Amino acid sequence: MRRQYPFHLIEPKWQRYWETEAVFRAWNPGDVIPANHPFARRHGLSGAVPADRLPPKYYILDMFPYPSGAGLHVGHPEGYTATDILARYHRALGRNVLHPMGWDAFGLPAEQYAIRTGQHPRKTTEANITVFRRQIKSLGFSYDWSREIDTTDPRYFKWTQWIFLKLYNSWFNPASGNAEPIETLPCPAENADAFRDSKRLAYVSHAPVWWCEELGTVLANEEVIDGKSEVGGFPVTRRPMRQWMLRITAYAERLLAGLEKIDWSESLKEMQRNWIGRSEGAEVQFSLAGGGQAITVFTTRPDTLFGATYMVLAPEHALVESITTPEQHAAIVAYKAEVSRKSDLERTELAHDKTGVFTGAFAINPVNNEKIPIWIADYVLATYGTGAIMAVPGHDTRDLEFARQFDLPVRVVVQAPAGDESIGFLGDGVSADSDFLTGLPTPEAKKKITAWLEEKGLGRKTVNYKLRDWLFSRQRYWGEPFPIVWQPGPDGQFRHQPLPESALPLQPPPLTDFKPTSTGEPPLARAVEWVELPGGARRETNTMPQWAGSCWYYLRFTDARNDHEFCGPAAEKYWMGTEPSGQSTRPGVDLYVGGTEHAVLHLLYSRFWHNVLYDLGCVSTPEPFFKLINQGIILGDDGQKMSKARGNVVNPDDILGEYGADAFRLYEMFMGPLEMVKPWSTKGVEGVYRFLGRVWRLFIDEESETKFEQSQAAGGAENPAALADIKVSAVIKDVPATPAQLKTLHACIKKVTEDMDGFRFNTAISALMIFVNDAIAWETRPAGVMSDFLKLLQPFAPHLAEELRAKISDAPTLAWEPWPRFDPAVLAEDKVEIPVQVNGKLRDKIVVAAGVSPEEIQAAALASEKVQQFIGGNQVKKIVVVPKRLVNIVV
RNA sequence: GCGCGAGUGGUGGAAUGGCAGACACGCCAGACUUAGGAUCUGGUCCCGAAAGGGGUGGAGGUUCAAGUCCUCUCUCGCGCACCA
Repeated sequence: MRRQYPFHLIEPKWQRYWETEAVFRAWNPGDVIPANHPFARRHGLSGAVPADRLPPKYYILDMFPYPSGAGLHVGHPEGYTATDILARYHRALGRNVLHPMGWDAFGLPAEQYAIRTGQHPRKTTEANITVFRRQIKSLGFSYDWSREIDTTDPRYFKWTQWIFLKLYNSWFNPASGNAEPIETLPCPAENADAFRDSKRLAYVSHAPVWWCEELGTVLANEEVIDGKSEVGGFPVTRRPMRQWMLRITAYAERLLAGLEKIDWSESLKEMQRNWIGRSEGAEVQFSLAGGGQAITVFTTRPDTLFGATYMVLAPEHALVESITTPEQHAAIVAYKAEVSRKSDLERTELAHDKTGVFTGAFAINPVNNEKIPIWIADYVLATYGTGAIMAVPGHDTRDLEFARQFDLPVRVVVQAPAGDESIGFLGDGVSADSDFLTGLPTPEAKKKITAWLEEKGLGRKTVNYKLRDWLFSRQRYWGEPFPIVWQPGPDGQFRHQPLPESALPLQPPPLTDFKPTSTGEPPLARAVEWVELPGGARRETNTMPQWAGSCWYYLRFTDARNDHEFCGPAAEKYWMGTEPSGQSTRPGVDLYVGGTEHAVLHLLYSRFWHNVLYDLGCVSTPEPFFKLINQGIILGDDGQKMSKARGNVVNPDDILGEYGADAFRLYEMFMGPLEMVKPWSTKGVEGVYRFLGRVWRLFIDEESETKFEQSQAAGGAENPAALADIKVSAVIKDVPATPAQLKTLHACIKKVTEDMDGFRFNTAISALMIFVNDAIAWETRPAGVMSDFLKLLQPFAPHLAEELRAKISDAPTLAWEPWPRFDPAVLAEDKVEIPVQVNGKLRDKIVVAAGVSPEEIQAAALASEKVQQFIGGNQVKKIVVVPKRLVNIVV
């Protein structure tokens, strides 16, 4: 296809200019700002400027990518374009904009590639970053590249390790509800060390964890989906291992409460709430019929206690062994073996048929002293609540299924509202057959029974969470090593000890074989010289998970080159705190854009770390991300998810080569609302590309362009300098605009500005198109109007806007020029057209002077012949006049 | 099963409760052209020659007025899912 305009010369030209002039550099308080920087000229500031004299900040952040070997995907630039448009818009509004980019580069694919090829992950990672950087730069985003970060850079992960030490050296004080330095923890005289270790926010656990054989590592709960690894979809099994955990459960309440203060979509907040999974209920103790240790259950429906007809323990429950009777012993052992053989996947897939075995033991229901049988069944999870339940088959679907399977008694103890079937009724009703609860509505019954249990010492009100502590270690090479050594004690036991801050960064050892060892130890164990320290101490050989680096990268961006601190307090306060000028009420990152895939992983982990850092006085706000938008994914042109197998993957490089970056950016925004899932259409790219061609022709003298093209074709090699030979069209003149032209311009300013504030980029672009469709018919195009149009176009199609602006003006760059202001007076119409309806149906349109009274509008409407025709002989019952809007005549 | 979100032309999508279909794709016709996969002009929800009528997944309701608000229902997408 014939090129609409020489984007292939224009785009690299401006990208080079922006880069060499550091046009998009964001200035920290105290930075020395050169007087010739466009920021300095715009704001009349230069030299070292303190925070209170800098303009209001705007921190707009993308979720930084994992630089995979596949290169950039069309999904990446969707969010990046949206943030870039807003970054440019806010610069034009006069804000100091922080808009950074970096690489979340620790990760499994690089390591697996290394295992297959022997290529060091550092090398593949660097190669991938190079590709990503080139691709992202070719889109003309206004990032401040001086703040580029890479999570695998020792200058970066030094501080990831430093934050780990902060966690390690802290405990959560339930009294204050805050993390505090471990020194403040009151310890018993004996076993003080062990006590402290049991309270740290980073601690060692020996519990069963998800192990993925195929990946050769353990995974966090959040990384396991339907019994398979989130990465690769490999089966996982449960196995007890020594692992590092982070005490995120201590923050469950704070993480829930914090959601109320931030501007995220309701669905995203809901996902986090579901993951945290708070439920209020009661713990109830059931004593054993034959004596022995009582069994505690958790229930959200203590009001149904009279309906408990049996009890179920998880097969893994600690008491199973001791309560099982000799007769049942063999069956129990067999069942436990069967359950442990099943992967989690099988357990969920076979969820329909309930299985279980009677232990032979009985418990006493504390409210009525009934003997109820104790079973074990895998529908009760060891990891939730107390791992034991009281079964109320009358009012719980699962218990009912189980009771029917094994012919256990079912008792109705909640009367459903009239009409509903009572057996299996799950909602709130009125207690029945429940002694002192009978007749009480469910909420009251809950209160009464809980109080009764507390009084008798048989139970208490509790809150349970689905959220588990965060499994924080991985058996990988390509991750941050833990700044921990294991020291042998006098008893021969090894004890963990933190490295001093001065020992950071702790670099991973050089290796050539990245597989786990034959004994199942992590790959780092292969580096014997690195692991074994003088005096018999050994380094921790696990590494941190990929999430570690992304938990705090937004903080590093505020002060990315600081060698002394993870980020300087002044920078952190300026960019993340409430502004000193008081002009922003948005704590943290003003706007964060990224995909939903991180809804419960990165976004929950980050909030957790940030809360801890806040408690420890390292950051000035408790929540990191004030506003968050999830961009919708882009499907293939067949409406299916893009995948290599379907062959519907669109490569951004191809689109860029054929239509240019501006067209690509514009198309991604024109497709539809940012949050929506939408299919790709290369035809659609052609549409916006044609639009950019029309913009070009709005400004350019055709004859000079034809000559330019001929010389380019003749000259063989294409010469960017020749762009100067393209002349401005003669119809662009330095003349005052007509009222109609001003109206077109201001309608465009109004719409684009409003849409920017509402993140409606698709309709903003259509407003730009409307301007162009109109302006193309103008015989004279006033330079001032055309220049303002370019300022509106600049955030969307910056290269073309800069090039055209440079042709009609001497100003060096558009990037820092003030956003055009909309003047309502210009748009004021002296006449308005008003639709007239009869009985809600459009019948005519009348034109009246603006500002006339409703009575006059009504008279004009009734004067219409067409309207009279539809009224006919009927009596007019009512006339609704909405000034400037519409008239409705009811007959 | 539970929780979110969405259903509007052939397509992507527009519409503070106030003219449904902006803008664009596609298609049709025309102009300019040696040519057109360039550009420009006009047309394009459905039925109807027109007048007019119908129309935002479906059924009700509120209102002078409903794509928009309420109730029920269907379909699709996403998330969670034996969480007691």
